Amino acid sequence: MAVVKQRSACPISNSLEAWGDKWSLLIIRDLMFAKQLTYGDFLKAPEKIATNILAARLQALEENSIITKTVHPESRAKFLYQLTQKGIDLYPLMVEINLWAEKYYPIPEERKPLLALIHKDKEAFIKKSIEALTK
Amino acid sequence: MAVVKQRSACPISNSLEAWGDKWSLLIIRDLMFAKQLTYGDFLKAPEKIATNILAARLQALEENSIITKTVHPESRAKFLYQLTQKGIDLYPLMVEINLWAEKYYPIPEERKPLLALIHKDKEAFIKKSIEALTK
DNA sequence: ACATTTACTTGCAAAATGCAAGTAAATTAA
DNA sequence: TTAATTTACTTGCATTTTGCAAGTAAATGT
Repeated sequence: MAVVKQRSACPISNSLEAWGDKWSLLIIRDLMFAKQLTYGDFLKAPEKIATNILAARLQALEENSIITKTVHPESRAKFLYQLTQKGIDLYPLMVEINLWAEKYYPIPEERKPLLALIHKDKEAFIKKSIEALTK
Repeated sequence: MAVVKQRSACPISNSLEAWGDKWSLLIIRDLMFAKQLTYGDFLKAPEKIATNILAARLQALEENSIITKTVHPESRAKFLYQLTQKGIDLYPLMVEINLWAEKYYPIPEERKPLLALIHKDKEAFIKKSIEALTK
């Protein structure tokens, strides 16, 4: 039995151990936008994650039940990464990050329509986005 | 002029550069509970941050305008660390982390009353908590 | 059969974190 | 008034994580 060390019993601390590194939330972000991605898709993100780091983070996220890895239906050479319910449930958190960032950092034009929707009705936006990921 | 490199223009990415390391959110958590803390207070947290790391993170958070450092009114040997408005604005984010963690990890007994308040009326809870930090 | 795509792994350098001990200014105790 | 203590760090070094570049292996395309 592998024993997972935790720094403390604090929910914040435990959460950080699941996704609180330099890359995990960016991987989760990409999956929230795209619903499903291949290894190569993640490498296309503008932050340019290194291939070994990506492999390590994907594995850790899978071990933490935040994403799943399945063979691509159209090719056995590819794998599909998707969010689990646990991963999808990070959506409200991601929305709050966006709202915070909007207040303190410049927002790229192409993200502004999304933020407008959030401001219009946050709960509805989250609900609809989660439904889109679930279906 | 110091140029701050950013990995991308993404709001999530920029946010992570401000507080997306192994310790910053725990420091912010402590300040949300306590409103103001000294260097020594942070060292008492159960996660046992190393002194050099604490100094480095406090400095980075100050540089990112998330916390302030002022001399303690009662002793020039101490400094008070407090959240700025930018730091306080992370409160909704912190609440969402708690709600997510509540769903997937065991929650210590002493945190459960707080979560009950959040469930009762999230917006009211956040508003009141922020007011308490601001006054 | 051979080249290409895809998902990695490997080796090594650089950066961040962790540990233990040390320092310096301010405060308190003798 | 001097010495011990408190407080906030810094320093040196080991360990871990991240980053870069190149390499590998299975599946697919030509």
